[in-house]
Amino acid sequence: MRYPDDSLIALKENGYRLTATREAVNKVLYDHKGPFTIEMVSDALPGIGRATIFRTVRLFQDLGIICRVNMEGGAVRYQLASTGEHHHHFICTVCGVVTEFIDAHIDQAVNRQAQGADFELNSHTIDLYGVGSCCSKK
Amino acid sequence: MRYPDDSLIALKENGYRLTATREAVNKVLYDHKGPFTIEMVSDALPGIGRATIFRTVRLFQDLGIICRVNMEGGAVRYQLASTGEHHHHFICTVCGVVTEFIDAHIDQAVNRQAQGADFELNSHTIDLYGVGSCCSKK
DNA sequence: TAGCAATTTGATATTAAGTATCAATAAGGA
DNA sequence: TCCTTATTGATACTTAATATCAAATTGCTA
Ligand SMILES: [Zn+2]
Ligand SMILES: [Zn+2]
Ligand SMILES: [Zn+2]
Ligand SMILES: [Zn+2]
Repeated sequence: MRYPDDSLIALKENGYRLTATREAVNKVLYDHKGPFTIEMVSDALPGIGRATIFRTVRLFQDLGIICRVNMEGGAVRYQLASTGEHHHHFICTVCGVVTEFIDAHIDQAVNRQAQGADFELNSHTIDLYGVGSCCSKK
Repeated sequence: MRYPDDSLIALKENGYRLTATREAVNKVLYDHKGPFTIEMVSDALPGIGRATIFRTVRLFQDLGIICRVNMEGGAVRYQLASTGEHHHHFICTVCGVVTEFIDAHIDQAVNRQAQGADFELNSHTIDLYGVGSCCSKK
């Protein structure tokens, strides 16, 4: 998912209707970039009900358009997924920016662990917390 | 952290007071075993205020006695850490049981990723979701 | 072991994330 | 255009968690 239209295409392809509300939310996400909370989207779109924002964000998650990110301490952020691919997160604990990475090597090791433990793996998450180059005081 | 007393020792060692409330919460956790919610602890200890349960659970987390586990979908569970060591989680999405594993190989790869990305890593979490041997219908 | 300062607690209020309900509205295919 | 179905908004509700602050408890020490 790279361009705003990709979201709208994903909606149609999956049998969801293309509504003004969903377009508006999508626009906010692409205009904003970076991590966001439901509050931020809601504030940016005063005409749209909170419940609908939640619904839309969840739908976009299901479509792989955005990821949900658990911050340290339990707060939740969402962010546009740069692609629909499986990936992991660098989470800057200073500014909140989330960067994605892919590591086939780690994924292999994860699968191996699951096999060794007789665990039928369905999904996994890997989150790295620290200070990104965005905020490092070199 | 293996025995109930370990928690009490950890409290003292870190300059926290050993109170009846903390002992009571600790006992509930060790008697119960397995994952728990704040509700469960609160129900088991009607005489203790909710806020104090939260405070105690957070304190025990800080001391490495329990882990917080994010379930798929965002629900939160806590569970006694079998040791104070760094570890990762198998999370059975059927029954909710959380099993720990340690994998130095993965941790190395994680550190390598962080170095390569100029990311000053402070901590990380790895959670595997699926069906454990506890619930596999072989 | 009585006294005291500092920590901890409970009650209460509040914030925040998220879901449930349901009538009214909008989308899109025929 | 019409009609069925999906979507929305308002509202209420649930659950997790934090803030406040006076009252109770702890650990220490004189
Ligand atoms: Zn940053
Ligand atoms: Zn992976
Ligand atoms: Zn299970
Ligand atoms: Zn690790």
